[in-house]
Amino acid sequence: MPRDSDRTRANILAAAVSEFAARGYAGARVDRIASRAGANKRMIYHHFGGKKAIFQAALAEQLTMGSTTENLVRLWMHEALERGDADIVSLPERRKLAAERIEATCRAQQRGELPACLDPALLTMARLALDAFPLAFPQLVHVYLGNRATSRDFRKAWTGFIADWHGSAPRRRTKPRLRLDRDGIAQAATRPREPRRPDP
Amino acid sequence: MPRDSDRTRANILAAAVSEFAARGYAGARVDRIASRAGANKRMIYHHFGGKKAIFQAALAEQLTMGSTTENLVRLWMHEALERGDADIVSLPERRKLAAERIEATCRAQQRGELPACLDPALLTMARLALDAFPLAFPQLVHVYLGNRATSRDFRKAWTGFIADWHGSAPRRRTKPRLRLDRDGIAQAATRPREPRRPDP
DNA sequence: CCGTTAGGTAACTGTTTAGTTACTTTGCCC
DNA sequence: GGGCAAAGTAACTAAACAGTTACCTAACGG
Repeated sequence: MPRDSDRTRANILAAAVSEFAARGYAGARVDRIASRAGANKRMIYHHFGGKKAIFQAALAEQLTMGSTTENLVRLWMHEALERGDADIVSLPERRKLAAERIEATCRAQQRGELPACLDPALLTMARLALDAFPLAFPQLVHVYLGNRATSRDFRKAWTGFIADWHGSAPRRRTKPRLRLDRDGIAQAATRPREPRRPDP
Repeated sequence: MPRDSDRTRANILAAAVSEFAARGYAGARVDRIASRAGANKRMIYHHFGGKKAIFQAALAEQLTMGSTTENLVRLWMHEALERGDADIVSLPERRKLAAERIEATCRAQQRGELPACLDPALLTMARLALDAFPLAFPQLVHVYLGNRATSRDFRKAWTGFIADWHGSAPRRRTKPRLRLDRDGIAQAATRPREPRRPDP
């Protein structure tokens, strides 16, 4: 068993991600992270400095990921519950990712696949809300759908529903206006008008 | 200060609701619930039996509430994170509430206010997802919208967006089919056909 | 007015947990 | 190969916490 600082660090981080995703900050145990990582607790303090710091590192590592997985949604939930909307971890990277998705929505609107009359940023967020909802609140799916909530059937019905909802909207081929400001934040038409700036 | 068992109990329950909503099960402190309630810790064990039991009671008290408040959404999140979709608290009451809402959606579809071609149960859940999203994930609203996320402006834009989205869908006046099964669960058309049963 | 019951209090206990200390082992450069 | 810094270990500490014990006091029925 050769010593490898980087690997130990990576093991600890991975263990922290699953521990925090599973139990949240307050529920997570530093000892458990250590044993999951096959490392000693002392190493966590050596590499990261403390429970708070490793929580932050675990968030930063996962929150910029692309796909909406259950682990990611759970971390979002813990983030929201424990940190609210202040002091957001990895904000620049996440904004960039969001801007890319909004642009993708925009292109889909231009292709007529999504209703062009809607604000692309809000529309992207709405799709995210619909995607994340069953992962975030499985118990509500059970409450609303009963035995229809069996994962396979439901997943199919839900994606079908989302597609139908989009599909049922009119498809004007108007080119939606989308501007990105300095921070890469989409500035779209629902906002109160501002003096026009030339698009970049 | 006259003694009043019911009032003390109610105080404890209210304090527990806000403590658990604020910090979750693992983060909540029994001592803090007691002092928030102006009561002694011993009384919590007297009236409820333990931390788990009072968490359950707090969930049961709030989860059947009508409106989608921030406190309620936070409790949903803690519920999902800590209990998943197994062993759902107050299931019958919550099913009843859900069924009422689905029926309301159904009536709105009949009035042509919502697209009739969509499964009413899924549509109701989708509206819930959109309503709850900004309360559940305020940090994502910030990531996606930047300074457009200031609460007042956003709230207006978001409700407007939801209305537009619905409004943009076609309004066939087809009567949607809705059946409730024994458990009060909506059985609607997206489900694979079953041999027809007479409606109750 | 007295005794019993239920509401209420404070101090305590055993355990869990974040964080530390003192120590050993490994790799590596000279 | 020896010395040194970094990697790793185990045992410890101080604080926090859920749950308990032993005790007190207001109300109420007789």
